[in-house]
Amino acid sequence: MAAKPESYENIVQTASRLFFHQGYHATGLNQILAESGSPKGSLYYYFPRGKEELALECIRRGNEFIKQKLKETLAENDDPVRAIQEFIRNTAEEADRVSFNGFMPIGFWTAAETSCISESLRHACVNTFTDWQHLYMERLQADGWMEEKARSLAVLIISMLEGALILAVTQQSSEPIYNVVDYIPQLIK
Amino acid sequence: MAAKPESYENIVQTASRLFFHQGYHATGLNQILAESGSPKGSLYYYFPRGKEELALECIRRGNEFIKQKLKETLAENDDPVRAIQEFIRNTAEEADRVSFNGFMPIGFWTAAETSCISESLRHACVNTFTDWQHLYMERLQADGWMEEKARSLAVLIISMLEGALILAVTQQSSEPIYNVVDYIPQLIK
DNA sequence: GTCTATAAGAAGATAGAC
DNA sequence: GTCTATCTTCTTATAGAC
Repeated sequence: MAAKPESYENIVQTASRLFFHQGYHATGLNQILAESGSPKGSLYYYFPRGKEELALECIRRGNEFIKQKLKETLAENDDPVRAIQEFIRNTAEEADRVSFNGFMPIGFWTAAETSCISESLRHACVNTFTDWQHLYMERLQADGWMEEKARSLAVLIISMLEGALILAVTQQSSEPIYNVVDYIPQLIK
Repeated sequence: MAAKPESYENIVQTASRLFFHQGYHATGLNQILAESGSPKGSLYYYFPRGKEELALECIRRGNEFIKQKLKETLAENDDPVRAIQEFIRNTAEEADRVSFNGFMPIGFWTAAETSCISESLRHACVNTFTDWQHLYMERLQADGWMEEKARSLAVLIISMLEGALILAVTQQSSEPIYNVVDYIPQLIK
């Protein structure tokens, strides 16, 4: 795959930041173009089918980014409990670092928002959650957990983190995220 | 307080259903008026400050509705574990009943979506979460849990349920919600 | 490939008749 | 109090110059 031009990168990165922060519908193409400094023609040159195609690429990118982070963190630690705690703690630190105001490489509540609008966006979000689930499952199974138990733990961890992110963004405090960290040992044992 | 006219009720109920299902930004006033069968003049007569004022009333109503349900369910059961499980199970059943497609008296991901747009909407959502938290806390403290432990458990339960709702709506399956039910006993002990 | 100008429609909001 | 017609602005999307 050839390297994409700079304007392509600018558009995708700006769009990702805005979509994942404000939501899909709250983000207009004009805002994306204004903040990325790109003209409208470029967007429709790279994404002929418009906003939805751009959002699909943002979801795909966001998913790859998180998968990479999650994979690394889960591999770095011998103890799966500590590994998972580490990932969630990193998420909280990132949220604080950007003051809940930048690209939060985490929240796919875009998922819920777009799921009743577009089937293709919904499907992309389902794939994202499934990918994360498999990473948690692999790590837990490698530590001796049975497949079905690993699956339900993985789903629970993702639920807790996504829900805590909602609370965190709403309350403008990372406390709910750290609260999840505290309960991981009690769940995975 | 005098009883509100029928058109007022129609508007608020239709708006609630659409806001909580599709999201704030994805729901246009025209859609609300078309589906409620009301003219635009009525909306601005009852809500002179427009969409945001209407959304505030919907959040207030939704909060009252959930608080009532939660209070009842928590009071009905001697065992707090079973009481909380019952409430979450009811939520899953309601989601299935409306096929993730009607008024889901639960998800305040509107919270995250609107928090970066309007301070007054964000504040209303914070109040909502705080109210729920206090109901869980009271029930847990009545059963002998210390205040701080009850608080963190309450925040965790809300996080789990909200996150599970995101997964459920995205995957169009209530399984993530029932998954939360399974882990309540392990957490509250 | 890059950029501008503009179209076509929907958004939220308002004025004013009845 | 109820309803309609209209305004402005912003949305996504396109056409076409360079």
